[in-house]
Amino acid sequence: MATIGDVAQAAGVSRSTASYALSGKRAISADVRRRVEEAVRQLGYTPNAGARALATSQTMVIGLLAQFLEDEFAPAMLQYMLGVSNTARELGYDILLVSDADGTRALRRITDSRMVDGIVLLNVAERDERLPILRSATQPGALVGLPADCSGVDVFDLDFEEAGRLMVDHLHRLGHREVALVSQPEHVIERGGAYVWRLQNAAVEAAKARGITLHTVAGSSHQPDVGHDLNALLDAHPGVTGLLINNEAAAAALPTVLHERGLTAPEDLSVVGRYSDEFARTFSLPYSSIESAPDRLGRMAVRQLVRRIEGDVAADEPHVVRFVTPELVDRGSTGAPRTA
Amino acid sequence: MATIGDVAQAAGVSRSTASYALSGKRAISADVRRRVEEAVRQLGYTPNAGARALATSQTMVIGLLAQFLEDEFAPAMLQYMLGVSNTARELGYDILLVSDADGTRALRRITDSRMVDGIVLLNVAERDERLPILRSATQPGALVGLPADCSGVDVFDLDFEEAGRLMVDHLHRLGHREVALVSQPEHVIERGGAYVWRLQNAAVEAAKARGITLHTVAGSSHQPDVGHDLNALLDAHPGVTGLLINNEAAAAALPTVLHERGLTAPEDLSVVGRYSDEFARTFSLPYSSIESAPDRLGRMAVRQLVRRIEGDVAADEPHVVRFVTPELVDRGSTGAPRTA
DNA sequence: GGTTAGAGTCGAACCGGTTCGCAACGGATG
DNA sequence: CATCCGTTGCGAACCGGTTCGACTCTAACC
Repeated sequence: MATIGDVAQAAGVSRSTASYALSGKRAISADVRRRVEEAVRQLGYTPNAGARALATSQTMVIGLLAQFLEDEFAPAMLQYMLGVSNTARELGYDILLVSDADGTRALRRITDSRMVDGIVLLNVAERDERLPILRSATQPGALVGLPADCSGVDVFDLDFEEAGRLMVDHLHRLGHREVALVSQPEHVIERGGAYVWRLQNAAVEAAKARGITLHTVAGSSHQPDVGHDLNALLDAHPGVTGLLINNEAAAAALPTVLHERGLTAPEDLSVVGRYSDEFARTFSLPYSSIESAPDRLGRMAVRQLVRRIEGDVAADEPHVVRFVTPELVDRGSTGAPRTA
Repeated sequence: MATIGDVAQAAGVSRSTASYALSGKRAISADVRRRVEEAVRQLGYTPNAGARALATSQTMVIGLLAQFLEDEFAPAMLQYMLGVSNTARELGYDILLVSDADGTRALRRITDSRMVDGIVLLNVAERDERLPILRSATQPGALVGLPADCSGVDVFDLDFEEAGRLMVDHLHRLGHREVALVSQPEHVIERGGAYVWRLQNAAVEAAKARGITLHTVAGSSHQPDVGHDLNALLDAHPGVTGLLINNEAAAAALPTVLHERGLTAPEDLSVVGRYSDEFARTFSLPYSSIESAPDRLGRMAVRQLVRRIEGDVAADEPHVVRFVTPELVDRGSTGAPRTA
């Protein structure tokens, strides 16, 4: 492979001149610049990433830590990853993908060895073990998901409280008085998936304020268990006229369950989910849903991260905690309750 | 951050001695080794990846090129990615994820700049534009998917011909005489997704040899279109007693379609798919299927790639083209045809 | 007792970029 | 004509590792 020395020689200038001609950081005569560029083309020169990283202490790589946990619905994760990856590329960065089960060790490895200029953490838990390590790293970090302690990092998440209220209010306004919320399995909550109870608590509050009955159940994250959970729920509470689904697997399983029970939405049952539009299209889910906007969150996280990396933001500028306002995408699965 | 110079100074030795003490590439007295290791611990030293890459011309990073194409079922891709990522990590490599729409430019960028020691290409097309670039790169490459020209790279894929025969034979043996095969959309084939017609052609041949009727149709890769495709198929060929599904989206849509038509498998219709067990569990698909083994293919590709990177294989050792023998996972969705 | 082998350490060079300080040059200015 | 300044290019140092050759010292061998 050609080095910048080869380019310099071919252009008849020194290495430093060649470097300046390419970076434009000092004035270079038009003639020399042309000769250097010609040499680059001739030799097919591409800078060596390692050497450049060593000299500039910038790798132009962002670390992406994605956890694929046992009881989580993997396809949902993919969309966050793509949002991050595509945005990073637009801004000139590559992605180092870390899917290690042991996220803490992996995080320490890639930050200490300076393989990356910054870190994006996905699927952040209430008390995430990776967070202390990220704070002690010299690279900035951006999170998708809300931890208990947001200090030292930029945080982006859906406003799950508002989502919970929105779901309840929507059905209340249509006249529903007894509804049920299907959440994630206990495991997810115990592990620290705070978003589950953030939505749930807000929904419970809103239901109380509106004076309507809200049953909450944990749904499995896997088929076919989650189908059984849904059936059990409908058996136990025959008075329920509305369903709130904060669980991708449950949403994916619902069409079959309803069909088997001979129910249709919104005639027999109103349904509101919480998942992305992309998800809805992939699985052809006909339910109105709160848009979870994974690509948008990934994009916001990377944008802010790159601002910090490139010093566009003062080092002492406070870190942001930004919530995306949930929006209800109407797919016609809600209506007035069936009059008993 | 501490450098190896700091470590050497703290241990009272030269930089080279510190380096040898850590790498073990030369004999070092037990005393010195202990002092160096102590200094490493004390200072929290981690080698700088860029510097090491520059010195050794090894980055310990593998480039993973995944294409997310418009009319493809994204969740299926995720499993290949995880197979590759996890295996790479086990072997000490990190993954540079490239999801660029423009795979050719991205590939050139990461190989020329020596960011990676090797490349894994997913979703390889019959005439893949990325291949010439990969061949001209100095790093070795491994493919998941079979191109027309396999020279210069190691290739791993499911034996789709055998899969096609297996599906047909299985139903033939049970007594079926009129079956239908649902493939991918035209786009996928035109773009070069060779595996679609590899399976299809073999199925057609096998059907002819067995003297049974085989209808082939292209199914959409998105909901709800693919549901319509399935319904149209069943309407057009009421005599069909068996269904072969080489299309993830179609498989995911089938339970609903069958339910709506009041059909059950295997009583009314025998069904054989082609997807991974993980996929079946995620979507609770109750159909017997040819295991597509994405994690296994990813694993094989990385294993061989690392062997080449590390020179465990002679440079002139011929490249391999290895097919995974398809296996039918029996989920009880096939049986003797309904006697008309 | 001299030679030799091997163990253990160091200094210096190298990987391929970037960047700082300096100097040569030419034109404008007083 | 001397001075000053901006433009343009060069040489050298540096980033943080690895590795080669040479040197010293000790133990073993003939």
